[in-house]
Amino acid sequence: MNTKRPAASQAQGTAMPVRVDAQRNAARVLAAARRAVASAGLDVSYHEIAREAGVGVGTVYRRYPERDKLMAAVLSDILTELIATAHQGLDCDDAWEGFSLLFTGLALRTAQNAGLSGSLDQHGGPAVAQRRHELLDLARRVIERAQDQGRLRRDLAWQDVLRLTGAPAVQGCVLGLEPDPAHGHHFVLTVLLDGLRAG
Amino acid sequence: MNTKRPAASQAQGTAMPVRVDAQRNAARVLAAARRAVASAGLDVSYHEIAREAGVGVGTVYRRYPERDKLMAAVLSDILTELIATAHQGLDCDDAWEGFSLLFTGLALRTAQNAGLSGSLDQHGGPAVAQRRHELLDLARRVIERAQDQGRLRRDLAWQDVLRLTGAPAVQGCVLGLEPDPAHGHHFVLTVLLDGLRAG
DNA sequence: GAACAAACGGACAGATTGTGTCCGCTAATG
DNA sequence: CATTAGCGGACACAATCTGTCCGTTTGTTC
Repeated sequence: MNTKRPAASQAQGTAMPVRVDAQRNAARVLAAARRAVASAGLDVSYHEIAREAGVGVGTVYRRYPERDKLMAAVLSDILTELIATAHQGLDCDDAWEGFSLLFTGLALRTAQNAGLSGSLDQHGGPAVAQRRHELLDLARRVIERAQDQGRLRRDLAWQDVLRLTGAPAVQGCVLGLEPDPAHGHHFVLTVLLDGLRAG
Repeated sequence: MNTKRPAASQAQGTAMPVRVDAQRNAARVLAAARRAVASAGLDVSYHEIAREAGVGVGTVYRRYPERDKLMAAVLSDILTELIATAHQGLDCDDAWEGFSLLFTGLALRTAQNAGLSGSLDQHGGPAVAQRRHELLDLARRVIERAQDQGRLRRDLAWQDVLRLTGAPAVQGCVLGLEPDPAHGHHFVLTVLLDGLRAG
């Protein structure tokens, strides 16, 4: 593996640093890709990402010649946030509060990234898989702790509890009532948490 | 407005009946469209529908020269089922049981037709809008009856309760746990209903 | 079973959308 | 100021969808 720096300048020993505009654009592209993927799924076109980032297509292709790499970066980015949330949940003294935090965090982020639905396990390669595993492990601990302390109903496996975090992400039902995410997610969460609480 | 029968044979007075193969294909196309829309949304291509129906594209275009008409037929078909479910719910003696029936029915059908998410209110024209209104009215009555009898929590508007029916439709969460609809819908429903029950 | 036309299938042309490359230009760096 | 990494976006190619047309099949009638 090698960095993206061209070999030429290194061979010269010039050690020319990465140009600042290049760094800025790299950041823009990644951020844009996150936004684009969140709303349109993993199939967004490179043009769409470029437009979102305010750069030319060429720039996106230069930075990420392979689609997989870009998506892996996006997924990794999302996972980082999710893992942080899980840690917060585990650090809570109160088991229910911790679980509630985790659940809410996962649910809201799932909703934000509704576009990618369940594609996290298929893409991104081993690095992403590893982090995903880490997250799952943290979540399992938060859930089982709450169950052990009798705060969370025990008749659901931790995987099933996690699956529930997808529920608030749904935009609408067949009936076509307008979504209203701000208010929407909140009451779905309320009902779900009430349904999950033990006793 | 005219039927699709060609004017010629009517003018002759021959009263040639619609050919049986035509009737059969019409049914196939509609059924295929329902399946296709359910899984791929209202944007399915005519080719896709034709393949699903096992007929040529020409047949689909001949039957439904305008996309809107086809989609209206599909939506109308779905609504018919939903309305029947709502009536069942209203006919139940027990208010909670009736509500539970309605909620489950709506949720499962929403899940089956996940592809069309919230597009029912935008498409289909006035006829569909009318039936949708009818359905909403029935649902409201079922919900309010359950609330009046103190079986369903009162802190949610009936629209919000209906919005919740979309929740089990979610395929997965960001974590990418495999969907498993058969088992999946069931426990989401369980938790939701427990969260909705009063007391 | 012969004759007629309704209905069919699918090839095909045109439009739209996405992919990936190339090259003239811009501007960061030293 | 000279050098060149990096940029933008036009462009060629590919894939997909739309809608039509016409030779062939098949239901219906006599």
